[in-house]
Amino acid sequence: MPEQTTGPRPTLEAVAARAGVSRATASRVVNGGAGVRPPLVEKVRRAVDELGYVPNHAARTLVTRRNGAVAVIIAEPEFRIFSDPFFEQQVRGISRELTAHDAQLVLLWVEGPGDHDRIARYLGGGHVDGALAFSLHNDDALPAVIDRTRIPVVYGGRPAPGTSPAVPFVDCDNRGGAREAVRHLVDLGRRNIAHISGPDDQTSAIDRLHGYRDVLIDADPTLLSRGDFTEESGARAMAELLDRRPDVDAVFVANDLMASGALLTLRERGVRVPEDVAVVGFDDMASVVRRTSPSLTTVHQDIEDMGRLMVKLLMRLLDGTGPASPASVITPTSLVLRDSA
Amino acid sequence: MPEQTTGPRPTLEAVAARAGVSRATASRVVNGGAGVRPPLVEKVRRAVDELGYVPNHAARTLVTRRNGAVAVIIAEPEFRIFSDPFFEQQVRGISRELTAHDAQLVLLWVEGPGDHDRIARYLGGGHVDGALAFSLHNDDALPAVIDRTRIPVVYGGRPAPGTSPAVPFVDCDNRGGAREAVRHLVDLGRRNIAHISGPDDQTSAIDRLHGYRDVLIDADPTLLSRGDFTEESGARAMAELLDRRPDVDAVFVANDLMASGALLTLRERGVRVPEDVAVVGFDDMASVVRRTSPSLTTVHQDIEDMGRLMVKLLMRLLDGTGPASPASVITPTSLVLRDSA
DNA sequence: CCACCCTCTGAGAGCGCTCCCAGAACGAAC
DNA sequence: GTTCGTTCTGGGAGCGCTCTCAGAGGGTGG
Repeated sequence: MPEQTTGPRPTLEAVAARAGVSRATASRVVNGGAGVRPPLVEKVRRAVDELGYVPNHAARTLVTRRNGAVAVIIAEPEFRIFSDPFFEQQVRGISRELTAHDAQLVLLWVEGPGDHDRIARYLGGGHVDGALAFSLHNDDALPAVIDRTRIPVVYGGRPAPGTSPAVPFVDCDNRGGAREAVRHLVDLGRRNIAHISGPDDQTSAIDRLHGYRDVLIDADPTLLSRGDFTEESGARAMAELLDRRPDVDAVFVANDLMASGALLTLRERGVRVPEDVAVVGFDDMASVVRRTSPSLTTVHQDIEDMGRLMVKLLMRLLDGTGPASPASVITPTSLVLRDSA
Repeated sequence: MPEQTTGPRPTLEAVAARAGVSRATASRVVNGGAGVRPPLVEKVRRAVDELGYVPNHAARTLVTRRNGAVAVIIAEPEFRIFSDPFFEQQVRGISRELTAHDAQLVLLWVEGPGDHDRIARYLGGGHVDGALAFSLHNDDALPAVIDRTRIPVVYGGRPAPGTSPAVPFVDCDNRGGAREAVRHLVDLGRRNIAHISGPDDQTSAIDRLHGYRDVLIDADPTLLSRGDFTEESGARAMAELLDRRPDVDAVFVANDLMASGALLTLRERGVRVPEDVAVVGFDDMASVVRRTSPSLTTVHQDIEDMGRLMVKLLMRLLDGTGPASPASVITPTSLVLRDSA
């Protein structure tokens, strides 16, 4: 039972005194107890309990130069990035893995270029051991700002080509997943397979488009329509597609939200899914997939796991363990067959 | 232009040497420069720039016992709390205000009672100067855990009655807002005003119910129906109400999401809004309010501002400035008239 | 019984900073 | 010119911890 003295917090010195050992031995015990004989370990442990000792983090950081904290940089270029379920899952994965590593999550919310200076100062100030960031728009200046601080960083999502040559990142196999989706439509015997792509300044959208093209090497350009990853844009893109190519019999949509919009348009127009037009999405986002009708066949990716992998990669970077070169991770995707294709 | 030496980061000592002053003077300049003659200030400033000096946070914390970080405790008792737009707004307000105070946001994600120990250790470990938490369910053990760490804390939302007597909190005037909403319905000449309440283990729901009762002191119990703040529960509660009291001519719903559900039910049953039944919600959540038809009359609360106020209150607590006693803040609400009432 | 070796322990030196306090410097007043 | 007062400056201690390194202690083999 910790002594509830209201005084200053006990120091290692106090613990050592109480246990009848030196500060060094007490320190060893507190940090795992390797190389200390069991009876002494026991004595120190008891002293720690009795005193309610908690190590002083600042003092430890001062000498070890490690502060057990990782920054998660959340940029909010336009709207609600935070309330995005995608983001939530990824941050949850990060949080869990960080906890497993006994590290803290420092949230850096970037609202615009005006914050870049502050962020750079913070990252460069040695407050955190490393950073986790997300690749957003290709034209974002943030990656360069982060890069300049020379702090270890891992990205979620493949960064834009312009970014520093080889920053480590974790991304799902967007291209491969897209290929699988399109191949499935081909196997279904569909002939006029369209694609509704995402914004062309996001690598995930680009990669998915590439995957589509990999399979349909000379797909007619009229089978391509672009959205911006929102439900409304998916509905609009589908309408355009239908107007342009009434013979379309399948669509691979770059994300579930747009696929949901496309499904709405198809229903409005009395087009049967999957009989007339088969639809495949991407993401396998529970909240979307559940409520579409028919239920959406889509490409699944384990977002939470990607968050965890980001942390693991960063930790390996920090430990100096593992490959010095920034080995990125591409996680596999899998096609989940439901009713829409 | 900072010297891009790859070596160890420059210390205050180095700055002092370069500026030809003592470490103490350099420190004074770095911390505002009060009581140092202008020419010396200038010299030190230049040295700082030339060396690219950044203060070592750990060393500073070690002596000042202040670490410029605040924990935001996010408990996720059941589902997606994070992707809740309510939460996002509040966290945004917190983040902005924290930035204004040069403080960092450390995110503590609590997934269940199993994390309580870890959280207590972290909060008690002096990693952060204070904490921000949210009052959730009345039966949550977390507040007690936080309280025991004796760390300054401010809650978002009025804590459950069982919580430590007088913890400071920021909440909107749930009761007053509810009163205003109900009075509006009364003024409209409605006679059978029902209420769809939220879960009875959340103080916001309780307070709103109280507000309803304040105005309708002897409302018939058949005019009360309970939901759980979800859209579906609102739809269900409205259906029950309609079955039980076909003569109902107005409903005050405890939040917008449930009001949206209620609106759906009313439309399904061919009940005209507001002609037959007037509906008032609570929260004025942009994402919900926009898409209902008719547009929803509701009680507005400034959520982001509440987040900022939480930080301001905490900072005052930490400064020792302001009232020693935990003065909570109740922010005003306002009725926003739209088409549903 | 002594020499030797291996394991454990403790003394002490910092990590980079703030802040107290003594004293330098300078000006004003007599 | 001397003294006093005020304003600035610098020396130094110490925040709580880790880590190196020398040496204590105990076991084993000759």
